[in-house]
Amino acid sequence: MSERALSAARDARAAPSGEPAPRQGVDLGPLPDLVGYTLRRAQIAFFRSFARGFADLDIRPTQLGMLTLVEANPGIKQSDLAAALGIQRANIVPLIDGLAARGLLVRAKASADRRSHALRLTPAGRTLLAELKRREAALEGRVAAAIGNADRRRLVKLLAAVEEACREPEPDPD
Amino acid sequence: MSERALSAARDARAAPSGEPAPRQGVDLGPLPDLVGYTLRRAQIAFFRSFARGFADLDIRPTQLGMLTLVEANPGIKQSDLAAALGIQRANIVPLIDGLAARGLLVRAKASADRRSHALRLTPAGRTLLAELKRREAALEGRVAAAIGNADRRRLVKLLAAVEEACREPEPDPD
DNA sequence: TATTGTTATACTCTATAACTATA
DNA sequence: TATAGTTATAGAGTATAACAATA
Repeated sequence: MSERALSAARDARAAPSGEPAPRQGVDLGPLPDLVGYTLRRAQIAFFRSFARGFADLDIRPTQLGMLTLVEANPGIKQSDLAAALGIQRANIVPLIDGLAARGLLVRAKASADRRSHALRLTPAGRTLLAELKRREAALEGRVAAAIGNADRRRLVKLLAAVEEACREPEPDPD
Repeated sequence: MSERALSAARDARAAPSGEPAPRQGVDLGPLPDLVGYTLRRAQIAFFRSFARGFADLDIRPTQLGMLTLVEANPGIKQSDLAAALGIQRANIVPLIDGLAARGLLVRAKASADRRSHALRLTPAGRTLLAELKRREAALEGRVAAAIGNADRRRLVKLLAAVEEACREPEPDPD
């Protein structure tokens, strides 16, 4: 990471990216040194950046995740897709409805288990996903330009380790 | 960061921390290598960890941020508090109502500008905040135990740089 | 005119319970 | 009996518009 990027980030503590106008002179106290605070701030900023970059396509991060997983796992069940993304299976129904209504994926019926739906991308879904991946790569590139690609990869690994460390302890069934 | 923590994080890719039961055999494709994905996963896991650790006190991350900033900036205006935390000034009203109803802070009226409210912690607010800080330190310690404190600090700096890199470009007023 | 706090409203995300059809 | 999909609903969080009091 460049010293410039670090110092810019440091100086910007009191100037949040939120819609309310930035303020000066507010002492953030211990917050800027906490993972809990910086994690939230970075996520909000990144997702706003995502929203700006994908506004014309009307695609949200979760929808990109859904399309990516259906491509990587053709025929995946709704409940497995939901579990892999950390979404309740009840909440993924309208999300799939929306993508299906736009002709991006289909609920196929060819399955041994007639309770489940096999999800597959349509050609339109594959075409859109290719463009989505280009734009996502541009976002990642923006991060890489700020901190360097080596630190970008390091950041990804640290974040995965944080997720693992924060995982809820299993109920431990006897 | 220890190799053990890294490899645990890697192996856990298909076992998300979300409430839906973890699944095996789902290919996450390129997602685990993206800042956008790991950032979201880490944030969700961290905040669930926060919720577990603070459930008995009925305190959420935003409320901890509010109390921390009021302590660091006694007499701060509602709108400045909102801006510093990236909250709309309309949305912070019921949040302050809640903390005031619990006797943790007060809307003082001693101000030159009679439109604004000067926020201050009550003794009860200061007492609770001390306990909140102890618990937050424990959460940070959990992260530090997983990746080492040097990498924890490095992570904080990387996240601040990511926030800065993703900041919305100013409208550039001529 | 502009700002502060406020109300109202709407939209998204998330969580839970319960139903149906299948297994 | 258990599971997959679905519906309904409730709770947060977030965004915008508009208003009264004050500057």
